[in-house]
Amino acid sequence: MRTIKLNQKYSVALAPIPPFNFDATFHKPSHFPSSDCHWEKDKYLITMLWRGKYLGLKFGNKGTVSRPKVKLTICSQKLLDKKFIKNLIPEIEWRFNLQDDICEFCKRFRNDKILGPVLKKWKGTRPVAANSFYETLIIYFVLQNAVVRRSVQMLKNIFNRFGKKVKFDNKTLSSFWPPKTISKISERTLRDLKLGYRAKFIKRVSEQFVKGEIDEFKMRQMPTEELRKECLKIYGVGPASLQYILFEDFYRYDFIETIAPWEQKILSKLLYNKKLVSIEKIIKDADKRWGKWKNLALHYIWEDIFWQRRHKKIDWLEKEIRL
DNA sequence: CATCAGGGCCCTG
DNA sequence: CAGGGCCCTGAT
Repeated sequence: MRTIKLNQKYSVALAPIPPFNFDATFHKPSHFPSSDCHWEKDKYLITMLWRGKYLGLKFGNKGTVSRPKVKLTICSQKLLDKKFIKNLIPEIEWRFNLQDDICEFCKRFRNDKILGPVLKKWKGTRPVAANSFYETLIIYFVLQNAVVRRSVQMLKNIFNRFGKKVKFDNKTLSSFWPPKTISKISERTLRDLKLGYRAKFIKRVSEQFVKGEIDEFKMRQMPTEELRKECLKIYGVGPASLQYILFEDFYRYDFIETIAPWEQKILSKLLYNKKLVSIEKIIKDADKRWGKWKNLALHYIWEDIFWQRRHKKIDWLEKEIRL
């Protein structure tokens, strides 16, 4: 496969609403690694397919948590016109949740017994919908009923078959494909990529996007309950995927209807130092403590333990992560 | 070696 | 609303 070289560059300074934690916003240590992005301290790269153009985004940290500044470099094959860029920037700001104001959250729980210490480290962190809704759905599908290695394998297989390789900032990364590519592929072919029963989901969803039946821009504006119903209509999306979608793609910080089994075990340990606390209790307690911020609060606690895992071995945690 | 649940979801009855 | 089937893999 030919690598697309993205040699044209356009740079712009972005100003996230403080507080803003660069590294913990762009990089989520709990996520499995994906070849479409790359993170190192103060720097983040990701590929993007926008209006038919293959792009490489490079973000550099040029500020602090309280005075954030981000340098964005958009890399492309050909020179981009003004209109294209003018359209693209707000989309990037949405995807990386730069204009969200979480000041109240960070202030209100400064002295919270559980959140306080975590906020000290990670204040200014937000969830990010780094990929388009279509792309995120693909990721959630490969997460279903699979251990990490298998999810990674499935994603790699589809990237290799349908994605392109793009090179920018001296790195070669994978890029997603337009939905049209897969809508025309037979389910058999997809199954050969070891996608299993998910092949049907991926095909159906690709077709829906091609027909314009799913409009993520409209969905962003919907009240949560309407959005919830809209998501559940999507073939292959049930309660588990919905949970991720509403938080990570649409930033609904108070939405918790379910907790995945392995997450339940980890949260039981972290919040109660117990083996298994019922999902209902975890949700109820989180609601009482953090109210409309409850899911964001859990996100902080969750990612914090995975940051810790990077430099020290946590035996009980290793057992719960199904590699 | 076989059997089975699982970081779900769909479909049927 | 309950339960079977599905791609696979690791646990028993």
